[in-house]
Amino acid sequence: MTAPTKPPHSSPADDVSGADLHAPVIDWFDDHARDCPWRHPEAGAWAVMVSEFMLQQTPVSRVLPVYEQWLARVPRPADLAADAPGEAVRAWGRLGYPRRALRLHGAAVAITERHGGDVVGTTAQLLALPGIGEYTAAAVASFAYGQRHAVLDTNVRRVFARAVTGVQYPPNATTAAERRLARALLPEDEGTAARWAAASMELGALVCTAKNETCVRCPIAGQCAWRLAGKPEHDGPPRRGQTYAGTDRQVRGKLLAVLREAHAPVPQEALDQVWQEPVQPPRALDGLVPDGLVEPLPGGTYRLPLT
DNA sequence: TATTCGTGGAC
DNA sequence: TGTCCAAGAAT
Repeated sequence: MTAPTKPPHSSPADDVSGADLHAPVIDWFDDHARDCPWRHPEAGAWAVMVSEFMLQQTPVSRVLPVYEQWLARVPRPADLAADAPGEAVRAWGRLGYPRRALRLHGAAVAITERHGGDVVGTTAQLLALPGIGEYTAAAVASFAYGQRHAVLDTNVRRVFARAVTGVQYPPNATTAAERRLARALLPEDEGTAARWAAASMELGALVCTAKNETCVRCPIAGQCAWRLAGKPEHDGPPRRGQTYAGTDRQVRGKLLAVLREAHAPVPQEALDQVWQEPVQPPRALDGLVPDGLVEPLPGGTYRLPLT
């Protein structure tokens, strides 16, 4: 008797159905999901898209107030497209990563010019928009249009790493094996798949967190490979953290904070005051211009971009 | 593939 | 108190 030949690229995903995970996770979601406005029935595709841009690398609690003001100000893509990009940066406030505001503005322009103001509904169309990558395209298609996609964000990747693969953390970058696993775990039914995507993400955000996970509240703790293995700690290369204090990145933030508050061009001498050390402000300012976040004017003044 | 890009809350 | 982390994308 010969053992069956393993196909190339075989992985744990090939042996996983996920059928035992769907119902408990979705039932848990029905009882414990946070009440986020972008999940309400009246939230359309534009609202979902706005929320996904804002939620990139940003916690829900900080997104909520900006999200509400944003949709009140620009309830349709065409409303944002009609604004100057600098107005989007100003309305972005202190959410962080302000290039997301420029990209969302660019996406609204493209939607308005190329698609008649209607948010596109296929992942290929979504991927063609600025600021939309693999995750956000799948998320908008799934959450706004109920389509069946593997939605692989940091939460889902961690849940799968633990529950299925049996390790504490997923790899630093998303791997082909993770994509295969996510597709293998996807429920066949379209509506169930969309529900599963949101539910598994929420589980990672609320229970199966990066630190201080609360397995006692987990609906699949009894099937979790990592927990059943005694929750071994992550081994391998350290997951490198981010340094921020004292970097040009921090200076960029301070410069933009001044420009967001100003409603007239600001002289460079004033901008240099945001930082004690003399070299970093001009350098950071020079970096903001090619990024399209700051517009230089004749005479050495600066403002948020009008074009 | 590894870096860069903000901000603030939790511990 | 400093470290870690949060629904990634672009290059």
